[in-house]
Amino acid sequence: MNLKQLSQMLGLSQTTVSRALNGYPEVNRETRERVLKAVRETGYRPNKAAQRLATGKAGSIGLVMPTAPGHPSDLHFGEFLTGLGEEALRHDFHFVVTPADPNDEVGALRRLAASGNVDALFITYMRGHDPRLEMLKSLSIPFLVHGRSFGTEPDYPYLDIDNEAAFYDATKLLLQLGHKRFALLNGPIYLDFAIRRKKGVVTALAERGLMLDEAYVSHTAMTDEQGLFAMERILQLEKRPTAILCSSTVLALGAVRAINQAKLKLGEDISLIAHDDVLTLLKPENFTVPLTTTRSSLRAAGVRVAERLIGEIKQLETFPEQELWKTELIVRASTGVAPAD
Amino acid sequence: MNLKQLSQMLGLSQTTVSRALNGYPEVNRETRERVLKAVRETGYRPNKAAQRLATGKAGSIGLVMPTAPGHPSDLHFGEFLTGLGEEALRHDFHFVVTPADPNDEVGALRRLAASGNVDALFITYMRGHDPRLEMLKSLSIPFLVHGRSFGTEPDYPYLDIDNEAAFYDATKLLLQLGHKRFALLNGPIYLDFAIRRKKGVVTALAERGLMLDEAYVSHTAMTDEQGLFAMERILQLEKRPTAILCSSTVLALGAVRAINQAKLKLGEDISLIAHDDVLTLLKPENFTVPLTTTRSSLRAAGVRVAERLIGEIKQLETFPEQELWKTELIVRASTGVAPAD
DNA sequence: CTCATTTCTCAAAGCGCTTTGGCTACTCAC
DNA sequence: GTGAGTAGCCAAAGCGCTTTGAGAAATGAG
Repeated sequence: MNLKQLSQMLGLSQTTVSRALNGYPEVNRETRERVLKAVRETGYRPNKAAQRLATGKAGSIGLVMPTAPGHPSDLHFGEFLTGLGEEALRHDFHFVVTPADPNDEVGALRRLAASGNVDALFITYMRGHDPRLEMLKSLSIPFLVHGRSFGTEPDYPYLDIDNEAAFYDATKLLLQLGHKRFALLNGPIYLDFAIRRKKGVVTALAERGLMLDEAYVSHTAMTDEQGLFAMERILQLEKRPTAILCSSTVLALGAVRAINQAKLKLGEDISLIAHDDVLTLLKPENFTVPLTTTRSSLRAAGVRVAERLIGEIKQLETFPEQELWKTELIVRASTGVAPAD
Repeated sequence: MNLKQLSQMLGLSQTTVSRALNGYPEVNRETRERVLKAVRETGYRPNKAAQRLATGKAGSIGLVMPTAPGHPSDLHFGEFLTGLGEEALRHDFHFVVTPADPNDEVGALRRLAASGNVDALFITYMRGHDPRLEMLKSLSIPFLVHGRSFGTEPDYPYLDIDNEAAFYDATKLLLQLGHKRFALLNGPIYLDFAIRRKKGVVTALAERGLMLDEAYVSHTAMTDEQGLFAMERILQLEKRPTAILCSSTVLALGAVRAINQAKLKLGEDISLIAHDDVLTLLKPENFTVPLTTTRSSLRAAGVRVAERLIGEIKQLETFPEQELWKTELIVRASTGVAPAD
């Protein structure tokens, strides 16, 4: 069933039916009702591809899902997507998800944009000096960045959390508790948030004349296994750290396991603060020793990203170009006074 | 940059350029190379909406993501999606994801199908007597079901795991170890897999003249919190069960926490078998007491679903209509001989 | 009664692609 | 030298929708 058939059925022109459907004023009330009734009865739905072609609007936002054989599924991605979906649902939008090898995100993005399938793009997993920004700016399609790109002029619309401040504050707290030897379990060093978090730690330590020894830093994928390995390695170093900063509760999950296996008491022998994305599955308060965390909901960020993007497409409102969310520092039992040396 | 401009630039007709691009034989080798070169230089990409309109093919598969404010993000969904993506990547396919309230999946599906945006549909989170099947069958678009629908004639293409056999076998193992009092932490009872798993347990017990007491069964969302609550409740029942079956390692995560809090020893005081979807984050071998599981990779299922769907769209091959995967039963430390009464 | 205005409707163009059917020029066999 | 066959190209139709520009009918003002 298409417009032509429907309009023939009704003895109207395609124009009139189309207008009736899209709420234009110049259609007789009676006619409109007749059309709507027919639509209900026939179950007619306009073909989106044709609509897209005619209007240039698609009602969809595009995003790239990093994936590859062997590439672990990412909890954070799912959480964020749920937030996006929640908001998109309210506006009858959908997503076009292009899977892409993590090393070819620029290409994937270009394909997506040129396909004419999406009204807006959104990117995440930002890197330092991210090459995607240049490309996006050259396109004429609205976009929004989740995160930022260290080393690039911040002249693009973004939504980010203040990673540096979060880890600065966390480090500060540990310093106040008397800790001197720090370790950092971080994400891949090429990712923006990892760079900034490390910076936060380094800055806070520097204020006390301390240095972050690279041997006590790990940069790994954000999985619990990597957290376990990294922590095991660090615990075997000559001078064991007493304070651990962790870029995700997922990493912390592994780290805590290593700590337990080493028969150390969390919050006594060793303190730990993790960043909490408020993942459904991994609540810091549910750890055997509840974790002190810096918190910011990834899902809420998803909702907000969708809100801004959709708002822009529909040209409903203008949003602040750039948002930097503060994180909360929530103290639980995994942090305690530094043990005597 | 569109076809028209490109062809003018080259001094060729749109027909020829289109043919060159799509690998038709009736184009001079030299001409084709000239076209490809121009494409590379200009960055031209065909507009997908137009392609879709002209060919009826979109290079995309549609799926519905259940979501709503407050609806927890689902680890299983992400894992499956990763698998889908992995395969889609190989074929330059993308997904169109429609978020939908879990109670309006039929509507969401209809919208998706009628939109003309997708070549195939795929549904999951199957329910008993699932109303979506009727609708899908009435559509003229290929579809594939992940799971099955209990109570509906299985005359539709599906990929499922043998849930009943999995839980039958698991129960059998526990019976052999001498267990008599069973509990089941299951997913929502309206979901197909929950129905079948329960059936497996009931059948195995019946063979020994045992009954599954409803007080010892819980049907909840698949989150660790629900697992915790359910297990807490069950552990307070007068006659404590000695054997627990768990529909997911996510539920098991909570259940194990409850067991620990009750100071019971897993594998000694109480045995537990969980179903393992091979989630990246939640490896049964990483539990303090490694879990005995029935195993089947959700991600592998995603790969297979994509493979079948894409194969069908491209009409490359025909696949068996229906696949039922066996699960593996992997014994670890969480199962032991039943304690003396 | 006439002319201007408003209300409702329509035919047709256009979005960017694929595909049908046809055309030209060339090759080859007889 | 003729006819068949093939290689390479093109013009135009069509996919299903929106939107422009215009026309017919009804209404109102003078």
